[in-house]
Amino acid sequence: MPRLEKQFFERPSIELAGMLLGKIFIRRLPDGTELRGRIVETEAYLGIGDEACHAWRGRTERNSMMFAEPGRLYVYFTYGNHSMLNIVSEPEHTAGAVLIRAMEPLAGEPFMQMQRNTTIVTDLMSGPGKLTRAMAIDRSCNGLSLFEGEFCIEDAPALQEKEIGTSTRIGITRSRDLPWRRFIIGNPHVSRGKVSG
DNA sequence: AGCGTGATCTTT
DNA sequence: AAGATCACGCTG
Repeated sequence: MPRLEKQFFERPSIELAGMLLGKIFIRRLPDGTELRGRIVETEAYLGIGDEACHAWRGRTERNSMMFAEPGRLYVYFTYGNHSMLNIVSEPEHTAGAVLIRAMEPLAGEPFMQMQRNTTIVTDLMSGPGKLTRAMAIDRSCNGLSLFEGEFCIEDAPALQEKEIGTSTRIGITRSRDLPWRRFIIGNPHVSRGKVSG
């Protein structure tokens, strides 16, 4: 399947969060190793009206990438340990992104196992901090494009509505009632968190 | 259920 | 300059 291009990402975060499920996130390492993961869990963040979003009060140095053109990576560091991977959505100058919360490993598992120090496949990328560690993604990747270079997202057949679950987002305190999490129902690589509500 | 860990943002 | 917060993961 072909790589997803800019127009795919230039849409509302909430819509993109659902449409990214099932797509294949790919990183090609300098030595040629290909890391592939099927996206199974996402969350939408929006600059306007979403107090959980970094950009809800406007632009800062950290969140500036959320205002950039769609299809770039927004990667930030938090809790002293973890990098978070987001895909920039919405038109340029409109803040928005989709957090990638979990993936199902499809290629490059040996590298991921070393990064994560485990061989349990459902533990390699079943959380937002886990998957960045598995793919060696950190702040140096902030701003990279999905249309050139080492990262891209490959298309995959659209999921059926009934395969997609919805819930409130995990680990936030503000705007916690917005149902902006999406996941593939029953997929064992979805992070441990709530399954509904 | 508790805590490590450090950048970022807000308040003083 | 100091304090609060944090889109988490691991241990127990």
